[in-house]
Amino acid sequence: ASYESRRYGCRSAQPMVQALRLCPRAIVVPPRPDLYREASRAFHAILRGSSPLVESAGLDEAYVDLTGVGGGGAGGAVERAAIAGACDRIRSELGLPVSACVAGSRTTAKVGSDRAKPDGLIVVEAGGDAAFLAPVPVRELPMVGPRMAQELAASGVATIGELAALDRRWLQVRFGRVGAAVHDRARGRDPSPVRAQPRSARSVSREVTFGADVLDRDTLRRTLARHAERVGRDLRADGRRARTVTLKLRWGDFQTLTRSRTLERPTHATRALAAAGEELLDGVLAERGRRGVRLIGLAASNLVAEDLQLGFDAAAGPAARASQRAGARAATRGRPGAAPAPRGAPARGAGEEADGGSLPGE
DNA sequence: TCTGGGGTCCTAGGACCC
DNA sequence: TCTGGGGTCCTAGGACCC
Repeated sequence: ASYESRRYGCRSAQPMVQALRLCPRAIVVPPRPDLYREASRAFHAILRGSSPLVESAGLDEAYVDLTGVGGGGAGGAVERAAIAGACDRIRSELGLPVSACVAGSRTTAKVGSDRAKPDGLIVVEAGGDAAFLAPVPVRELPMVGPRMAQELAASGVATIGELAALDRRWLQVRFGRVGAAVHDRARGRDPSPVRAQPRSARSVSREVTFGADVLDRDTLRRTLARHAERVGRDLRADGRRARTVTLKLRWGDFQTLTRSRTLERPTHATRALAAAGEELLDGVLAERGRRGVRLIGLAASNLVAEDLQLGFDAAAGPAARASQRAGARAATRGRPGAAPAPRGAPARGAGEEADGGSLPGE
């Protein structure tokens, strides 16, 4: 939604009917994903001109690590010049508005660039992150969504500064790990590094919302089969196989549920994905009866790389995996006479879990 | 905000194993 | 046989992000 249309209440993710009701004179432009991808490539390329350390955060957003670029000069003048130059190129070469923020942490940079919209540049002086964030409403801090903002408001916390002043343990008890993470970020501390190398996907999925609630089982099956085909194609193109298949359903009343199954052996075959999905669907329909379905989705997760999964053919199934684990443990202990670990043993986790289950980038 | 589609990560309980 | 602790995996759901 353009900034002009937003004045009438149009937003992203809004059904077209509703947008046109709010703004009848709006100009409707058909989406052109190829064009966006091309512009995105050019956008990232320009940023890489200011620093090699560029992390993409989607088609139209990126973090640039400028550490070392400025040489610690006063007021961030060199950093400002580097980013201002990149922004000018984006405007002149791509014809796109762009907003940016130079700051000491990526969280502050994110908050600042949102505040610089639609076409501005904000520079936060070195060491000034916490002071810059303090007056900003908590909802503008990444990781604070509608739910957390509401709970914080109930405790009288409206700004990021007030969040920063809270007791860390209280936040942790109330919100778990996210509580501690937002506390750090509210104070201008953000341990997550800028990663130039994108991590490989953890899951691949397709879903569709029907125009009208669907009761017909065949329609659901066919839709699921189409999802399976696309998910399978993506997996094969990526050289990966999935161990877990998840079905997602949303009923007419918007209530949403998921059902998942972990397969004996990982697959990227359309048929296997579809079969697992159908089985899950049959299970839900048997248990819940006939209800209108508004959305149906299929996801593949627990992904293993193609070249690492060969061993699974010889050693599939829970029992075999357990003995694999035992074998691997024995091998690690170096017990004399212990069976060598099967070839497939390192498959799970090798490369997949390299940076653990921590918060993004921590 | 009557609500798309594609993702990520966390949590919590239960099963199972040592 | 009973009890307990710790670890991992699986499943379901939820918050959040672009």
